[in-house]
Amino acid sequence: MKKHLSPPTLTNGRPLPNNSDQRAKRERILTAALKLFAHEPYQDVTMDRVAGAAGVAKGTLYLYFSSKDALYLGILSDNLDTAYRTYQASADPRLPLIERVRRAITVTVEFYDQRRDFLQFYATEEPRLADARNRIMEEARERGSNFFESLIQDGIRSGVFAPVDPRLATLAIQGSIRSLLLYYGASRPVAEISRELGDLMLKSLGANPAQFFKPTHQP
Amino acid sequence: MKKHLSPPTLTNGRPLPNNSDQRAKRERILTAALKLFAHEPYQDVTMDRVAGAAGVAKGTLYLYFSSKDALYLGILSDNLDTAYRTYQASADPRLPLIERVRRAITVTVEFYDQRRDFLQFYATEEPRLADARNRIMEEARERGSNFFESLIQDGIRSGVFAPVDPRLATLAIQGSIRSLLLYYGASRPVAEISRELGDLMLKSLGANPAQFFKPTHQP
Amino acid sequence: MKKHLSPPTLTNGRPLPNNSDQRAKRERILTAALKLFAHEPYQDVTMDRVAGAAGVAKGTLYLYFSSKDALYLGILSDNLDTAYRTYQASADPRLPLIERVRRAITVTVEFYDQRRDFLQFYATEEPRLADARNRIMEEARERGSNFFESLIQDGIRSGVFAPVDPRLATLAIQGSIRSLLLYYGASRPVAEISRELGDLMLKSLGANPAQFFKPTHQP
Amino acid sequence: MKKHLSPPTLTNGRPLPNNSDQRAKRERILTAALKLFAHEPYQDVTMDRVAGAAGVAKGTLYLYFSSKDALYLGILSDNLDTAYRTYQASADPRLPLIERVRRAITVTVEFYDQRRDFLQFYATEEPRLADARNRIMEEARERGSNFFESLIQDGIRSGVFAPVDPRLATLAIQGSIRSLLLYYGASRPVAEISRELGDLMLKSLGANPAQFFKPTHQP
DNA sequence: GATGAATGAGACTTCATTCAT
DNA sequence: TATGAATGAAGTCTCATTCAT
Repeated sequence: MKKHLSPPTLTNGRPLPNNSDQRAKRERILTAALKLFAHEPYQDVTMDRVAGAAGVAKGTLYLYFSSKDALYLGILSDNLDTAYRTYQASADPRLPLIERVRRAITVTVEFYDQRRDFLQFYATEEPRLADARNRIMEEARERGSNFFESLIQDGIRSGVFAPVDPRLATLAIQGSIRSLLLYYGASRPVAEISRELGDLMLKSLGANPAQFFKPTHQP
Repeated sequence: MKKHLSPPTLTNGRPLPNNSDQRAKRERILTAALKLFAHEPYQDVTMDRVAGAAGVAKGTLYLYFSSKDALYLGILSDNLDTAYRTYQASADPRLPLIERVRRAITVTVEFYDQRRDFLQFYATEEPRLADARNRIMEEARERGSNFFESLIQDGIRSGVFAPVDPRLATLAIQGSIRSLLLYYGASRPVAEISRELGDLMLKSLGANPAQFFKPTHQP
Repeated sequence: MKKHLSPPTLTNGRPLPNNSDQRAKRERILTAALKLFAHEPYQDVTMDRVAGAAGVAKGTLYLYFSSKDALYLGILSDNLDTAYRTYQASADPRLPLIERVRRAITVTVEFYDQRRDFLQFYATEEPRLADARNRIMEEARERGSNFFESLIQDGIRSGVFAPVDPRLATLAIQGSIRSLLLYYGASRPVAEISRELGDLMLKSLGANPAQFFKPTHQP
Repeated sequence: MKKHLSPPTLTNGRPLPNNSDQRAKRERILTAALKLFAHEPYQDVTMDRVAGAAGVAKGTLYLYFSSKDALYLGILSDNLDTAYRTYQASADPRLPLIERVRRAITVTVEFYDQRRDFLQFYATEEPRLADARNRIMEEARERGSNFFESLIQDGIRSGVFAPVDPRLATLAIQGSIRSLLLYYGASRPVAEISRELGDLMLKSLGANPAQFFKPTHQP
């Protein structure tokens, strides 16, 4: 989507400095593959079908990814990198802690809500993975967890939150987000769900209701 | 035709001829298969290896399960049935609601903690499944959710809990449990984690701390 | 069919002198198997289904036939023996040659018309056969051919038939019978077809029409 | 997308790039498979052996035929098409009817005599076939039968043949041809057999001997 | 003798990967 | 660089046959 904005050089007819051309093709493959992997078991997604969906020949896939596994892995790490950059961009140390936790929740929910395919993809392949995949996932999880965990630790230290186990609270928040995204359905707007989940989680952290009920609803 | 007349002696002399034998063998196969499926992708678990692990010939697998998928499904439904029966057995309507919620959390955590293989198995294959699997999973999820949801609804009605979205709260609880079981690690005993998660969730539900902080956390 | 008439001892409950009991069971298996083999490719007829259709256990089949092939062969030789005995019984050296040829045709047509299952069975497995089957078939074919051939030779010698190649004429007659039985359909009664085929063939043998047109229609 | 723009050079430089290559390979597979199927039961002909005999890898077979059955079917329809085209080419409406019937017999005999493998193949799998095969065979049979049948009908109408049942006569001719080809053996040259069979059949049709006895048998 | 659960060889078919063009 | 025909390893499943009961 945004991809088309960064490499505008793509659309002119010349044999582009192929660096950009290639990047675009790589993206096309990844996107097509993600769409397939998101909704079908790994073994049902054949390289033939990926090639077809991406509009390239089968052999071409191997110019960009050394194997089916590498392609799968490429989807994973690409998207997790994006996720991480999104987190980073959203973090604002100048905001009050409560607000920063709430925002972290919102950003996470929004990120995956806007990437439903990747959400499905990610949600399924969590544990049971080959080594390489596992490393990527663990790392990403740690990065994400650390993000929340340090916020909570800071909150506890500064007395904004009750003295809970920060790791436990983090996992509870992340697990809640996952469940809601996957199973809540469309009966309420995602923004609303996200906000109410924030309320719930902040309450569980013992944050003073007065401190956060108001700011939530008014600018 | 005559068969039914001549061999009634067949079902007599033996302790419980094949019925019991067969049930035991079915279990053996399911257990062996679960152990494999829990830690490897579906496609890496071959029927040969399942047979080997179960100590039967490959053909025998097909006497008990019509296909690899059916075997996979058998694991799923068997264990989910057990899960449901466990829930049912643990429910005690005479207890106060707060206690019942806490107990539901504890029972869930314990159930899966004692069945780590099935936890892995279950945690991985959630979305992205063929129709039959999906139906089983959805159903199980609904049963579990309804269990929590009605407790929370009762709590809200009776004023024990704050007026939260019960479905949202339920998914938060279930998602939290899942995350903790899968990622918390062994740094703290499961019982402890389970109790602290109960505290957190009850707090998020707005339950009066006095009612539950003492029995749990008393310094 | 007639089988139930010869071993009437079968129907009393006692553990019969098993010779008769066994023969009956063997027949039951052969009949059931023929019905299956007649309408499906060899590989689609499983021993399980034969057992089911015959009303015996799979293991029992192996008490009567040493293998699937042996069962198949049993059908073949059993029926071909019957065919041969039928020929023999029908032959009457006192009749005029023309009548004997005509009768041989009629008997052949009737025999297979009354055994449509075996007709299908026999019609399909002719060439492409394993050694054992081939031997049986060749032998039967020779026996049948010789029967016709010697009639024709006699006819030629006695001047009733034109000097044709007897082997060629025989094969033509047999091939014609086969074709008619398999493909003519039910638009005309078999007896009629059989008679008209006789006319045709006798004509081709150069038999004087006057000699045979009359006897056909009147006793 | 771009594919269709960039590689037009692909279809240029080569002599007839894969289209011709592929047709040849398809033929090679069909020929090799026919040779096997002609002399062995379906289940004894493995795809492995077909591949070996055709000099291609097993997977390649499936690029040309979607299944073993489809391969089998391919042999059938390919050859039957050729047979039909051969008939068509041989028909000459300007010849006298007697000559046309004789020629039809000769052409049929020659066609199969020159394709002994296909003769065996075809002769065996007549009835007892799956739906698709059956349809092909029925159709071919009808086409062939119609060919003979209309000749005979014309002959009857014009008084050249006696008033026989044309369908019956046709089946007799076809069945005779089949029998002779399969069982006559090599004791006489095929052309001779074919001619004598023509005499026989024409006589059976009541054709005036004077019209055909001379050119054929004249001492 | 009769049974039918168990066996395991072997078949068909798929599909990731390669490589000549 | 891109293609897609060819490859062949490997998997699921079937089924004739055996044998303990």
